[in-house]
Amino acid sequence: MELSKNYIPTDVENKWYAHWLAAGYFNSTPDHRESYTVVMPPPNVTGILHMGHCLNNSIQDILVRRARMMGKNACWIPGTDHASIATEAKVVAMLRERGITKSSLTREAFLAYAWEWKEKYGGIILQQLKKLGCSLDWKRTSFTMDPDYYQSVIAVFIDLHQKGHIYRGKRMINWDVRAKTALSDEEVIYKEVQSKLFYLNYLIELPENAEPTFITIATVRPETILGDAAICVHPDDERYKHLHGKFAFVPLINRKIPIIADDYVAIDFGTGALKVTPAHDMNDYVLGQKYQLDIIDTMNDDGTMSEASQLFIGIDRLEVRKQIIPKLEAAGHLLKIEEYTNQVGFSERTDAMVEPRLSLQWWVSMKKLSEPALLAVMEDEIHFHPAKFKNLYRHWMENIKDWCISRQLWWGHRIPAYYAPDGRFAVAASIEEALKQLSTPENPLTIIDIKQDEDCLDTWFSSWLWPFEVFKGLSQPDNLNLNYYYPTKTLVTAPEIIFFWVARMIMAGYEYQGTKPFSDVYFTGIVRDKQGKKMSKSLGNSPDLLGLIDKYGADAVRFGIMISSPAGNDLLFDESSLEQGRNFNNKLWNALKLMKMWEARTAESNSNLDEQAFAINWFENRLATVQLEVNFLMEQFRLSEALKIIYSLVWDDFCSWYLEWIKPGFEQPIDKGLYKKTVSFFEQLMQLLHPFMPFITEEIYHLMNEQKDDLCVKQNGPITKIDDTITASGELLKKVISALRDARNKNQLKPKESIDLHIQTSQENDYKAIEAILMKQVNAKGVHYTNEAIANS
RNA sequence: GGGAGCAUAGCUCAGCUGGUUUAGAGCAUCUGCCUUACAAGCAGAGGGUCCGCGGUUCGAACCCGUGUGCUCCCACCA
Repeated sequence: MELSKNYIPTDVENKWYAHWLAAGYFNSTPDHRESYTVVMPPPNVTGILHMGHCLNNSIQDILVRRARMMGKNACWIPGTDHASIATEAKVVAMLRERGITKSSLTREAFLAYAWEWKEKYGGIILQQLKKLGCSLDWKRTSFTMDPDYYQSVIAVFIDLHQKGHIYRGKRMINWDVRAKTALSDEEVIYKEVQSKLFYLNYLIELPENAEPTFITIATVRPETILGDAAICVHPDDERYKHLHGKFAFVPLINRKIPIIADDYVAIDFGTGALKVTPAHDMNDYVLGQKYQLDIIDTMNDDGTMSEASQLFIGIDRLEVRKQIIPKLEAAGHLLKIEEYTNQVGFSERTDAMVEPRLSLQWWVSMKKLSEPALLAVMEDEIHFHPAKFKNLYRHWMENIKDWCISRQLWWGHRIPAYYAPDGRFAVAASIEEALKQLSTPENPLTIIDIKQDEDCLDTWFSSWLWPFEVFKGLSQPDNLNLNYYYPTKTLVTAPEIIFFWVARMIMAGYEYQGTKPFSDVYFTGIVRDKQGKKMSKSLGNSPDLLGLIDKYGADAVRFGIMISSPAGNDLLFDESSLEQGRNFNNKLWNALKLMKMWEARTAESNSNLDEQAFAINWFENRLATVQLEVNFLMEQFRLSEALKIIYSLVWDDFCSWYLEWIKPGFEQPIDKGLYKKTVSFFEQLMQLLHPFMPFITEEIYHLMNEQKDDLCVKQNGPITKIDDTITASGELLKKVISALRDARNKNQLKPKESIDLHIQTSQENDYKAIEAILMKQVNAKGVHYTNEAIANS
């Protein structure tokens, strides 16, 4: 059989992935073995494969394949997340292109479009993962809105409500006026913007006939004055002491508001006087609660001014900000305008300027739930890798805030709350049940009278159940799969979602299964480009991953991304590392070609048996040493380092040194025993490398020898005991051999003459290896070495 | 404003408990080679104030203090 000059990955990869699927290697069923379960962080159904997924899933595949080769029952679960906000935004955009507005549709009609969209585009990313070689158990593919999953989410809501952890409350939230939805704090991005600070005069209420006097406040949001409920000054501020308890008038609408004193106000900022707008500012709301101020909500859910604002009704608040200034100026209220740089929140999803807004939302009280989850990590029941994230986690968990779980969206799990016409509500699994709770003999109701809450649940309120719900942990409690595969072993995810997701999964695990959801969490870095910028679609610096796989091969992509990916550190992606991966593929390919040449001419015996025994012994030890090191590194999730030493073992020790050493003279036969031994080394190398580069290793493994089993599921044999007399690394031997070659090239080396070689080594045992080289290369009679590490022949 | 982390070759990083390290690797660079597995290769070379300063120690890239620079997380001042 003729082997191509260079390794060509595409066909090989397609062939083997199809073969593995057909053989069912990735499917798992509970048995007597130890399980190794990994649940894939479900990508958004809308997603396509990018570098982050590639890194993340390569790591998981490496862990899973390795576990499988160690004889464990490996189970890796794929799936997707319905991603309510992101998906709904895409569907709305798709409808807009067709000239349909969401508001013109009924909820049912909109959801029909959304499902249609999901069936068509959702899950593209799962197909792309196959290209990467991911050994996922496809039969177990889950979706956070599968019927059973959906019911479990609803059941959790009802359960937490019954336990008193879920409550309904008017709270200040971040409001996205474009998506008309509440955002969690984490979904708000603060940006520095150039704003204007307006100084406005408020008339103070004085006895009749007195000279009018004013108090000046500073604001960047002049439109909110229409919702002012008070003016606040610092109690110790001498300038305003005479005004405590007095009243002032809101400009333009002349509403009378009190002047209050509270030490929240900074004396040295602006004028030292603060206008208090409880409905539209987080801190003002707190002040409002404290002093029982009126709450005047001047904004509609789309960002336009409401009836309560009295003026500018129906106009967008940003437009009002412009329009109100001339009016204030005309009325003599504008003192001055200053340029001002401040931080303003924007919606992560729609980039709309976020408005703090008072709203009736559903909340989860987190204090109780977080306690076992904090302990689990602090007491190393769950291990974080790298451990530095423990501190971050503790800090957040100790200061945890309640979780706003309602979203004003249709795509998602609809909140199971039902309202009676009089405003009473019931939380129930069905409208019939709600009716039972709400209907009383004094107040009989029918189904038509009650209405379900229009809102959906936060996406994370479903994905926090992921590790057990993929095994139907709640919908079919105590089932065989759950009991066998749960708790899962390792979660691989990005540190960005440690609070969104990781912390909450831990809470849900303890709350609903009584155990941790996983034993180890491996945090990957963030993928950045060469300049260190985070890769993202919006920046346009994310390379086309499928294109890269086509160009270099999946193995090379996996190699490239893993070799530059130290645990917990960000990864600076550079295409040159993919080239390195491709070159490595080719090196392996050429080693195979060499073996194939030898295979054609093996012979029974050879005179240099001692030397061969030494070479074999030496490489056996190198191999075993590296195998042990790899075990050690993998246990600590130092995958990048493990790959590096395997790379070096293959290239430097096996190819550059061992193969050169045993290489027979030109067109000479190779000893049969030596050849067999070498094949076995090569196979072991393929096995060691397989989790990292599954395709080429499988291909070589089969081309080298007729194999009954596939490498993909071949179990690692026990590591042979290391003979501690020979440990010299290929690097050292290379130095020796190159010194010899150098001497020979310069014709310095002649029989019976001596040469000085200055080789330094820390291992006395290395001298034995050096001695052997010298015996072979120069037929030295013996080697003399001293403590000063000078070898003489 | 509160917290965490980082700083070692041009780049990305190892260097674990202070001592065999005259500080290493990969990539990049330069030089010479198309030598019968491999130019996607081989052989070699150059490249460092281990961020600055001070301290502990027989001995510091490593421990302590301090300064500087960078990154991230949290909060966010009208």
